Amino acid sequence: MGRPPCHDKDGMKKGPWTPEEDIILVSYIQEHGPGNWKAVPTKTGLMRCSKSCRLRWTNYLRPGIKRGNFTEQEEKQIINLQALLGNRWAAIASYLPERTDNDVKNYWNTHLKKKLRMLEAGTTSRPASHRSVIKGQWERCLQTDIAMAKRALREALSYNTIASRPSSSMTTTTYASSAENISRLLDGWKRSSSTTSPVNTGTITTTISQESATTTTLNCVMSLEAQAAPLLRLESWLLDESFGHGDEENFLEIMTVDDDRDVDPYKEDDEEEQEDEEQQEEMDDED
DNA sequence: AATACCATCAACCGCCGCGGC
DNA sequence: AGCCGCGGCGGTTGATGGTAT
Repeated sequence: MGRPPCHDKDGMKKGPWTPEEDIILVSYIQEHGPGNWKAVPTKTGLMRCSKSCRLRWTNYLRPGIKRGNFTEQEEKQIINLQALLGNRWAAIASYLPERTDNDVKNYWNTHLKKKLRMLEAGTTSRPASHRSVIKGQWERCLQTDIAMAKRALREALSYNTIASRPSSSMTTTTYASSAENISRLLDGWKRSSSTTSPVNTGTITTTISQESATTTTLNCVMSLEAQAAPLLRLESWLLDESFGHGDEENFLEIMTVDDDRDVDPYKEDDEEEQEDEEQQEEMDDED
């Protein structure tokens, strides 16, 4: 037997969240910021486990979440990214800032999987090159790292921009009656505080440490980008609407064109393969 | 109108990685 | 080095609403 589930603890409630619970959670996060989820149930009195609180916040209450139908552009992005990254929903969702990983995963499972299956049934499926799949793994990991570093940088930079603005007044006395409106209510709070800073303190210490983090992140991004020019081309290609699902050859072309640096660990294999092919051709000619 | 079936999505569960001790 | 707890992730479940019969 493994560790018992967190909801097995005495009195822990499970199931759908009520608007009242949402308000309690949002109020707490307004005051303390997201994070330290372990403390949330005890500090708020919510009969929910820390995991449940975090999930509710990240998937539903967090400001900036877009709900409702996915656009065609988003759909294509998900399909392309899923083809490249596999079921790494968090990584895929990082390309769709307004969508949560849970949303992307649900949308994939309920809509896209079915859609693709129908499409595949309707067309003669081209067998994917095994080599290109393996080859893609290294690029996937590196690209995900770059995306995450970029996001971190953007967040750090936006924090600095936000911090320099005069803070707007927070509305803490009025709450929406429905859970759906709560995240909208938080917009004002979001603008006046940081996503990375626990509270809207605005202290010099906080600002300095944020700037330091920004510099570190920037260095990290520059270093990664220097190694991964092909992946940046990949990013623009991914976002290109003209791209069709399963274009492994296009992917490989983009990864190799105009790139003199040997950053591809699989390059040697390719060269060996090419040599083998040339030798084979020579032998054929001799025959 | 009643029932069965299907689709959707919020929430749960278990596992894993990481950091602190 | 090993253990423990926390946070994050992906797979899965189950409640609910919609549609077909």
